[in-house]
Amino acid sequence: MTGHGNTVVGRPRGFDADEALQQAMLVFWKQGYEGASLSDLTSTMGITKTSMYAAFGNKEQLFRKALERYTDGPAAYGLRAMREPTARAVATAFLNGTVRTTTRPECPAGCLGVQGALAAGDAGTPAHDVLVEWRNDAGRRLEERFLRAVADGDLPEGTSARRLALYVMTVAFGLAVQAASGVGRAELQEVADAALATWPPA
Amino acid sequence: MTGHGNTVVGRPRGFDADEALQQAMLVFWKQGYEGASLSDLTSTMGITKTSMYAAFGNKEQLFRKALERYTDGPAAYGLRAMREPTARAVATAFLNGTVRTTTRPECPAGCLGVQGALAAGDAGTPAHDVLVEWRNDAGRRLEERFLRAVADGDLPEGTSARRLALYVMTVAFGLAVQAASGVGRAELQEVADAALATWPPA
DNA sequence: CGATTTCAGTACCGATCGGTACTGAACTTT
DNA sequence: AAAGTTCAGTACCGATCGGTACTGAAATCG
Repeated sequence: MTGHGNTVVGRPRGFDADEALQQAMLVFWKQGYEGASLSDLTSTMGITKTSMYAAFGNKEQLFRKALERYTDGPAAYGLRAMREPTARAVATAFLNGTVRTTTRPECPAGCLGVQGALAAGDAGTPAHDVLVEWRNDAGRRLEERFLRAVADGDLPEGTSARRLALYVMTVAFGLAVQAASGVGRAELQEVADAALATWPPA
Repeated sequence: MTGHGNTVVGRPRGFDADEALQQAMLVFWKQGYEGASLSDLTSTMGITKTSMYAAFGNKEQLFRKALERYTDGPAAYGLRAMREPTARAVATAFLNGTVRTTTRPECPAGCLGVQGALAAGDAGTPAHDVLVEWRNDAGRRLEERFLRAVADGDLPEGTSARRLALYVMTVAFGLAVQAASGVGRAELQEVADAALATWPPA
């Protein structure tokens, strides 16, 4: 593919692959996997179909790369939240981050990990499965964090880390759907606050 | 179209339109609007493309009809919940209904109103807009019910019916996403219970 | 410079998309 | 039975789908 180390032979790429990927992420975010045609993608990325295939492989791999970029970019609040000192702070940071990312004026409303391929036909099945795994992964990480919180005495003994993680993830996904329905940031923040008014919830 | 009153002239329809619509609903539910091709739909409905167009108009109108059927069928728990005597009972019935409908073994996991067209390209925009309105309508009805509960003294004076409705709808949408991710009914019911452990939440 | 390598773009691939004209059979009415 | 009407199916429409072969230019190397 690209050369070995710094010595690259042949004509160098004429576009910024990172910037192109960013644009592709935004298109998938807004239109979903099946709703984003190659024409939509490449015209927004500012490159031709040929260049896209050379740089990213195919549509499905482009989606995977775009999801990685989403995870490291707009959704980075997720991993950051895990490093909060208490379980309550983790949940608060997670939901606050969800509210802000799903309602950024310069980005599509909602969450790519939710609306990218929540339901799909045959052509979208790979993307659908990738996102199911993505969402469940996030829940698993949250569960592990809460498990540690129980061990630390931060959460009451006997607390189900799994149930607590499911609860927080459920609220987060719900916030994402509401954002996609046009509900504004301020109101969603109130919902997030309400969801954490009592902690742990049960 | 069809005849006037009981006297129908010409050859009668050779298939059960209601049953065909039911099948179409299931396909849209599972695959989403854009992910459901006419081939997918008509082959499952057991009729030809011609019959589908004659009976339902086009794909978009078929989707609207399927959504109506969904509202009156699997999602009928929504209107039923509004008739519960107290706000808490309303919220409980609504979330319990959501859990059961999104995890019915004989139906696709999740909620048609959420995953039917959460994100869409140009072709899916009409369906997307219909579902946004569908979701916001449900929230509005819940808000009106809570407003009445405040007037009845069932909810504390000064309670924001709007915020409370947003909260319940958010949890419901989140449950639908979790169901679409494969989370089982029992665990989702625990989440629903946790979300209502303190009422009103804030 | 010349050779080599990779670029980006055009043109095209078969398949499928949503939707429709047309046909002949099936059915109801008179 | 004859006339009238609507059925369901075939075959097809232009457009677009995701993906690829091929071309000529551009950049880096010896």
